[in-house]
Amino acid sequence: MVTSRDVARLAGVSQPTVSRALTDHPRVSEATKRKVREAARALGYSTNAIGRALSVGRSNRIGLVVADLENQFYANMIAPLHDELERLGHELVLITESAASAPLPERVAAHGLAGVVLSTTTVDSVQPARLRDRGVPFVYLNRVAPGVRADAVTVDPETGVREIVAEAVRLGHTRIGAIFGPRNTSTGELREQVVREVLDEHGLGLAQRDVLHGPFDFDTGRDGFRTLRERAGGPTLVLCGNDVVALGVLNAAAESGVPVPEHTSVVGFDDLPTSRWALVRLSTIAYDLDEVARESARLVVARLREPDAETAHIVYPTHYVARSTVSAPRT
Amino acid sequence: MVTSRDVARLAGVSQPTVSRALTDHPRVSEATKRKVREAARALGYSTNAIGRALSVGRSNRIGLVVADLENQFYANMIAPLHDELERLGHELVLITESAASAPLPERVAAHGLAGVVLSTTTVDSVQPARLRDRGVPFVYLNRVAPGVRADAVTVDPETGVREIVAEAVRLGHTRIGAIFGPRNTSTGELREQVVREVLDEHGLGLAQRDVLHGPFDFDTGRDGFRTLRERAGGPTLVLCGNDVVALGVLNAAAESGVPVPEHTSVVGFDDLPTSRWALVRLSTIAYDLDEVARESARLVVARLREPDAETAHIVYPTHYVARSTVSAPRT
DNA sequence: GTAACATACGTATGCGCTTACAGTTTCGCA
DNA sequence: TGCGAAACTGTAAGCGCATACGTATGTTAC
Repeated sequence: MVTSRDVARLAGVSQPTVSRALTDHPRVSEATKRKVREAARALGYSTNAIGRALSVGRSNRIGLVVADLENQFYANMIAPLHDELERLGHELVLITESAASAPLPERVAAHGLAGVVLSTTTVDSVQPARLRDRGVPFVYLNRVAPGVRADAVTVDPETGVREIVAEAVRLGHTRIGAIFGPRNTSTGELREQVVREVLDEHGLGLAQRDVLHGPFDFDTGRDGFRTLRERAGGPTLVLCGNDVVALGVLNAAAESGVPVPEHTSVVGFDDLPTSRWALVRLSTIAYDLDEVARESARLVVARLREPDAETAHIVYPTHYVARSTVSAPRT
Repeated sequence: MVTSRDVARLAGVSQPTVSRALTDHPRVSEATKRKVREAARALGYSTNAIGRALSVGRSNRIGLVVADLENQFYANMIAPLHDELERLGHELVLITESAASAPLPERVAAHGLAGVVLSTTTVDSVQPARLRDRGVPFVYLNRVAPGVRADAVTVDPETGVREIVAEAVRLGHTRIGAIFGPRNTSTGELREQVVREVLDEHGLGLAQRDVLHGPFDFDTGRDGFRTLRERAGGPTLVLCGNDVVALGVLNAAAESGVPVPEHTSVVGFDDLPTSRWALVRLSTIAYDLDEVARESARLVVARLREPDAETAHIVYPTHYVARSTVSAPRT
C-alpha cells in the first residue's frame, strides 16, 4: 500500500506537507504542491479514507436506511441519491432496517457513518429520537416523524389529489375506493387525509368496505384488489397509496381478467419509470422523484457542515398525470 | 463519542482488555468479559469501525461496481448481495463506473474497500488487471474478463438456449432475430455464440438484417424492435440479450400496436421479477439470480480470508420458462 | 519450597492521516 | 545592513483500535 509517507519521500518533503499539498492548503507553495501531486501520481497514491476519517473524527459516508431493497420505489431512489452524494464527495452505504438487527444508532456508530438518510420512519418510531440524542445528523426522506425536528424532504399530495378527484367527478365516478399506505407513516397518513378532505369537498366519501391499508408494496396492491372486488364488485376507481401498490392492483386485475380502466380505474402516486411503460401507462400523481432524492442528499451534507443551522423542510409539489388507467365508470 | 477507553475505565480494566473481551479473545476470563460487556452496554458503546479498520489494515466494506443503477437488472442484484454481505458481517458500498471518474483501483484504495464485486467488466477492460496488480481482492459477477484469473460466478446459457430454440423450431419459426448484448462483454459474447451454435445445429441461421447489438438496457430493446421491424417486417421471434432489453422490445411493440406473440414472439434472459408480472408474462431463460448474487458475496468474503486460495468459477444452470410472449409464427 | 509453566491482563506501539505549533527561510523596508 | 514579519515547512501529537510482548499471579509437579 502506498502511503503519504512514500509520496513525501519521493517528493522530498515531510509527510504532513503531502497532506497539506493534496488538500490544497493555502500555506503551501505552488511549487511544492506541484511536486507533491506529481509524486502522488507517479506512485498511484490516493489518500486513505480510513486514516483521514480517524484523524478528522468522521467519515464521508452517508447511510441510506431502507426497509426493503426489493421495492421498486427504493430502487428508484438509490440512483439519484448516490449520484448526488458522489458529486458532493460522499459515499453511500446501504442499511436495511429489519426487526432483527441492532438499534440504528449503534449500527451507525459501528459503521462509522457521518450521517443518515431515513426513508422508512414510522410515526411511532424511536429511531429519530435516538439518532438525535446521539448527535447523528440525519434527514427524513419522503416522510417525517413527529416530535423530532430534522431536515426533511417531502411531497405535498394536495395539488395532485385535487386534480385527480376533479377528474374522477367529471367522469362520473361515485363509488371511489382506496388502498392507502400504513397508518403509522406520515406519507400514508397525509395522503389519506388529503384524499378524504378533497373527496368531502365534492360531496363524496369513502365507503368503509372500499378502503384498505397496507405496506407500500406490490402484494398490498395485488391482494387489495382481490379483496375489494369481493365486496359488491368493488369501487369503480381505486386510489393507491403509491405506484408500487397500483402496479400490484393492475397485475391482479390482469390476472383476473378485469379490464382496466373499463371495469375499474386505477390511480397511483410517485410516477415511477415503470408506470410510464407502454405496457402499463398508469395514471398517477407525479412529482420530481429524482430531485427529491437529490435534495435529501444535499441536506445531509449541508447538515454535516453546519450542525446547528436551522432545520429545513422542503416540500415538492405534485400534479396528476393522466394516462390509460382512468376512464368513465362502468355502467 | 464513547470509546473503548471509556468502557475500560468503567469496567476497571485496560483498553486492550476491552478490545479483547469484545472480540471474544480466548485469553480473557469469562468474568472479565462479562464485566466489559456490561460496561459497554451501559455506555451504549460499539466498536468504532474506522479505528478498527485502520488498526487491522483493512475495512469490512465491499464495493459493488455497477454501470447503471437505474437498470432494473442491477437493482435486482443489489438486494440479495447486500443481504448476504450483511449476514457475513460486511457492508456494501456502491460504486458507479463512469468514464469521468478516477481509475478504479485508486477509488478502491481511497474508499478503503476490502474487496470488490465487478459486475460491469468488458472483455477489453484494464480494470481487472489493475486490481490484481494492486492486490485488491475481487470477483466477477455474471461476467468474466479473459487473461485475469479471479473468482467468478456466471451462468451457462446453453441449456436454456437449447430449450427455447427447440421450442421455436417446434412452433415453426424460421426467421429468428436477436438483439444481443455488447460484443465486448463476456455475457453478451457467450450468449450470442451459444445461440448461433444451437440454431446452426437445427439448420437455422441468423440473417444479418435480423441481428442487432447494444448495451443491456431498455432503450436497446425499444429502438432495436423498431429497427428490426423496418427491415421486411422483422423476424417472427426475437431473442434478447436479457430481460431488460426484452422489456424494451415488449413496450415498443405495445407502442406500435404490434401484438405479441401473435405478430412477433419475444424471449428474454434473467427472469427478473417484473417479467413474471401478469401484465408482462415474458417468456425467458431463467436462473437463480438471487443465488448468483449471494454466491458472489460469499466468494469475495472467502477471498478476503484466504487471499491465496485456488480461484473458484461457479457456473449456474439455466432453463427456459415459457410464458405468454412466444407462440407459433405469423403466417 | 521451588522450578516450570499456564493464565490473565497491562504496556507499548503503530495503522495513515490531520492539525496545532514551532522552526526556518526569505523578503521588505528602514 | 539589520530586523521584524510573512511565507513556508517540519515536528509532535493524537484520532480509536488491535496486537506483540512483557509481567504478575496462580497452578502443578517434584
